[in-house]
Amino acid sequence: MGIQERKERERERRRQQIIVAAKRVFSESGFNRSTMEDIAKEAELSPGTLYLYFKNKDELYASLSLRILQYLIIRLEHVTGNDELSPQQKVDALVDAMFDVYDFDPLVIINMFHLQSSETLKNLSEELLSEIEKLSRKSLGAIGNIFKEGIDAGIYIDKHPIALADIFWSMFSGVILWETSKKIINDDKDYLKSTLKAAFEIFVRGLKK
Amino acid sequence: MGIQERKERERERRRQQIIVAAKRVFSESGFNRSTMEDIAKEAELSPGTLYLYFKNKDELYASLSLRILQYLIIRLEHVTGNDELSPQQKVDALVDAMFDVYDFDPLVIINMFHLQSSETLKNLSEELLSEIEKLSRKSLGAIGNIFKEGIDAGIYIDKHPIALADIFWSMFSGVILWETSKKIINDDKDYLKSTLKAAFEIFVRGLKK
Amino acid sequence: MGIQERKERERERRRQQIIVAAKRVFSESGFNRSTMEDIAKEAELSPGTLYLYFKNKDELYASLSLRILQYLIIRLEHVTGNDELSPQQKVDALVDAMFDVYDFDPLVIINMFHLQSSETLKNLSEELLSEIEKLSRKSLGAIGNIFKEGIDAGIYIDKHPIALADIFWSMFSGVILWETSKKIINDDKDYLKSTLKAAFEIFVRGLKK
Amino acid sequence: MGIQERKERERERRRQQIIVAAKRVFSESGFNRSTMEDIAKEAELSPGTLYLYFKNKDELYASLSLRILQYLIIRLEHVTGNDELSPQQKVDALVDAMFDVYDFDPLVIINMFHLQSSETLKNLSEELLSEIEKLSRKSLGAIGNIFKEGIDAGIYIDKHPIALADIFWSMFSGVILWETSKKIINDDKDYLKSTLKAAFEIFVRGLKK
DNA sequence: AATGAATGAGATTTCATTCAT
DNA sequence: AATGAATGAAATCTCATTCAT
Repeated sequence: MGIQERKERERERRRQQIIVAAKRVFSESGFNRSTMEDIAKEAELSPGTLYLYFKNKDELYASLSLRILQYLIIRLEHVTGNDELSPQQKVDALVDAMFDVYDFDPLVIINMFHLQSSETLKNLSEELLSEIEKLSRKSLGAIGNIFKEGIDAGIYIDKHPIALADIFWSMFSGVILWETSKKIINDDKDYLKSTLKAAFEIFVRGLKK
Repeated sequence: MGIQERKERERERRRQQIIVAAKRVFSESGFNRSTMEDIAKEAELSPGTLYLYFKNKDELYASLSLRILQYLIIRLEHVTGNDELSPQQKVDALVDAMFDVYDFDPLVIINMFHLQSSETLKNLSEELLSEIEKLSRKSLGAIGNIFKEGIDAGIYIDKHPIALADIFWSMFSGVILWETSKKIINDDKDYLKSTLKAAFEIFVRGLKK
Repeated sequence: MGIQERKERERERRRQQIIVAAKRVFSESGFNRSTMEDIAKEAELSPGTLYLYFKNKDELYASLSLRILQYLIIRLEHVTGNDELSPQQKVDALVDAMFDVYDFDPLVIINMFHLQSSETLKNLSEELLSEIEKLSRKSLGAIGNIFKEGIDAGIYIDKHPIALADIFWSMFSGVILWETSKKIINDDKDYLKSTLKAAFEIFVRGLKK
Repeated sequence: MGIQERKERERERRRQQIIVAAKRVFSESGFNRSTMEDIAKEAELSPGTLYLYFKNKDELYASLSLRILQYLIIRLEHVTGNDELSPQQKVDALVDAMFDVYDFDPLVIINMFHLQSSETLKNLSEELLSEIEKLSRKSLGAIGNIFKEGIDAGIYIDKHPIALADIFWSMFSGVILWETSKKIINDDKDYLKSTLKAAFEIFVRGLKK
């Protein structure tokens, strides 16, 4: 391993350290009430250092979403790549994958929405932006493909797979957001999961011919 | 019309003037990037005047949601109160109502989520807060009742009506949020509506036994 | 009584009504935290009306002091004008007068100091300012005269009477301020009065040859 | 000197720099009319920097008093600790100490009163507050002890030493406030000092049996 | 590379004062 | 004369970002 590479690896480790701290702090306080200083403290670094790894606060925030997307894609590829599964089984596996994503970072969705706010986007580097778009498209594509198999097999209604993927993702994120927003009254993770389960069930029933 | 009443009416007109301006500004820039001064300017008033009608920025923001909820409930009551409709027709009417709500204020959902953030809640008056909760519960109840009729009629699967209402609302808000968040790429209101339509269709199909 | 005079009297009644309200509000909250609106509300008038009777907030505040000074002078003249009292008895009567002043408005002193702040003075009309100065000089003169009688009678040490009056007044105000400032710990009016009594006692003892 | 220590020292220097600037500005304009921006400008710092060293405006203000109290106590301990002085000499030394305190910061007294206002107290940290209380009690105790020696020696009238200390302090602060408040007319520091001297003289005479 | 002190623009909110009615 | 809605200047405080060390 060359010196160059070791340095690069070291740099990546730092970035992750910051991202992990940021995730904790953002989860705790939301975007606006989280300060760069809080995050620096959580990462046991100085505020200035954060800016050596992320152009600004928005870009740091966006990186969280990127991380989720990467995780999501890995999980999805695991499903799409498994040729032994029937179309139906793939959809089931997809639902399981979504649960995993939720467990990986329950705030994923809120992150993703914040990310999309037009003001935020302005602050992102072209590079990060296109990376996010690429992964976003890729994951929706993967989800779409899963549905497509069912459509092609004649067991699902004939809708545009990407539109179905959009709806599927919307439902997933809608349930999480809505149930989370009610958390003041009911901070019950299991209730959220059971709602999520019921929602997926209805969705899948609705897909069937 | 007494002098008292005329004043009250005048005051209400002012409140609406501010709410309309706030809606425009918040829609444009989101909560955090909208300043009270922006809103004042939009309403052609001075910043100080806003505070004669709303205790603070959070309360002004929350009032937007209240307005939507009031509209939503009126539309829902119109549906539930119509005895001539079959359970199926009521669900169709419910879907229509949701479209109207969306047309009334496409940002309704984002408002409702911001509203729930615990930091925001702290700044609201007890009165406004309980009003919102009341209306919120009432509208979910009304939606639930519509589903209940279908369940009782034996045409829908047997799930708890309020849970169904939660999912229905989640899907509605999820689609709007997701499609809106993509608006940078595709600011096509019709596409959103068609997605919404497809989502409702799948949901309703999924409900059926 | 002519119409002119009746009007004048009516006007004066209003002024007093406002002053009384202002006294209550200022006492409650201090100068800075008292708003003109609070005072208007207390006086059951509108904010605008206050400005028909007082040029500005500072001038309203200053009028409180003027009222105290007027009361003080009446009480002092009562003492100096009583030829039946011995010099010693006059000093005793002076002390009694100060207690009365304190009872009339315990915040007198704080008022008087606020009054003197140079920034406040700038906002006062020439007229009000000279009136206050006149009364202030007059009352210190009266106090000085009481001491002078004792000095002339050979029972008090030979200091400039006005200087003694200054010290006497300083002590009076100092005790009130200091004990009031400790009120958070000990809000005991009787304790304040007993301290005031002890202070006067020492002062008078110190005067004696 | 370690790096830690050097930093600590640097930080303390900054604090003092701010305190000195604040003292100047507050002296000039009083608490309310002094803005944090004025103070920052005087200290040749930015407003934000002030908040790195003081939690808020009230706490900055209170720190001025703390500084005076510290100085006062040092001076008082110098007196009480000097066993070679007779009770009378100690009282004389006490008077000298008060002059020094006055020279150290003529606005000491105004500070101390503002400090006690209940609204101000709310904004102070528990820590600062208890420090001030401690020092305040300590200094009044020390003054009381000086008087106690005279009482025990049988040369002073038999009053509670702390009550005497209260009166002594009240007189001291009363004279300063009163004379300062007249400064618009007569900004003569020597006159103030001579009044202070005369006041102390009378007080001490009044103490004697 | 890392630090962290310092910056300073900017946001919310208050309130003395005005003025059309 | 009285009103009170509206004004808008001003003040405190926060925090993303920079830069000298």
